Amino acid sequence: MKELDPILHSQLRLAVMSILMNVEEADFVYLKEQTESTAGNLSVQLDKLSTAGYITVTKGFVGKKTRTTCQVTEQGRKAFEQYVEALKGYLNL
Amino acid sequence: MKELDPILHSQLRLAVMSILMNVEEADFVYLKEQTESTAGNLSVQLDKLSTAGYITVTKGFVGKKTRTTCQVTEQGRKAFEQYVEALKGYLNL
DNA sequence: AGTTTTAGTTTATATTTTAAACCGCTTTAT
DNA sequence: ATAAAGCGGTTTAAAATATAAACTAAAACT
Repeated sequence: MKELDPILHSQLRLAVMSILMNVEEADFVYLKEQTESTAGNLSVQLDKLSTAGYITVTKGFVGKKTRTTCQVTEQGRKAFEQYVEALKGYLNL
Repeated sequence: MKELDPILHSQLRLAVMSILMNVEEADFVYLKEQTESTAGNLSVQLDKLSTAGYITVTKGFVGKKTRTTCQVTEQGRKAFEQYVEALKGYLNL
């Protein structure tokens, strides 16, 4: 049994990665809505994904409002795919 | 995005359930070997699965030695299957 | 008899998760 | 112009989890 990447084995971080895998970028507000998470929790988990090098977080502006957008990195994409493979060993798929 | 059953969303507990889904029963020592976990961690996690009603834990003897065997319950089987379905939504399978 | 091993449990510590409080800025209402 | 309310987050602190270390009790070996 392969070990499951602990950075990805978290409901919220996995949900974020799952979304980012299918879209070229997504902002904080969108991720918050889609994942139905609190802002605090999301903020912390984005940090972890970012620190792990799985996503990049960019802060910009739209008019006067701040906008935080996230993208999955190549490393993150790879890690996600490996996680899925590892998980299959547990789910009997 | 469905929520992932927190009792199952734990590497060790998921590994245990995964094994028990494919076998009618397994003992403590076997689970420990297969999952490569420490006895302490396994003991705690079996307790949680048992408290959740996902497995039954039976203490018996083989000759003079104690033997702790585990079986998945119908409830556990169901929960596992639902967990797998929920997870598919995250993995894009 | 004494030591080691086996089969676990309990307790303590480290890590993670989560929510609550907070901060800076903008918009709206007074 | 000033106060109050909202938006987009971050920081903090509390609760839950995971893990390892220490311990217990019985069996097996020397």
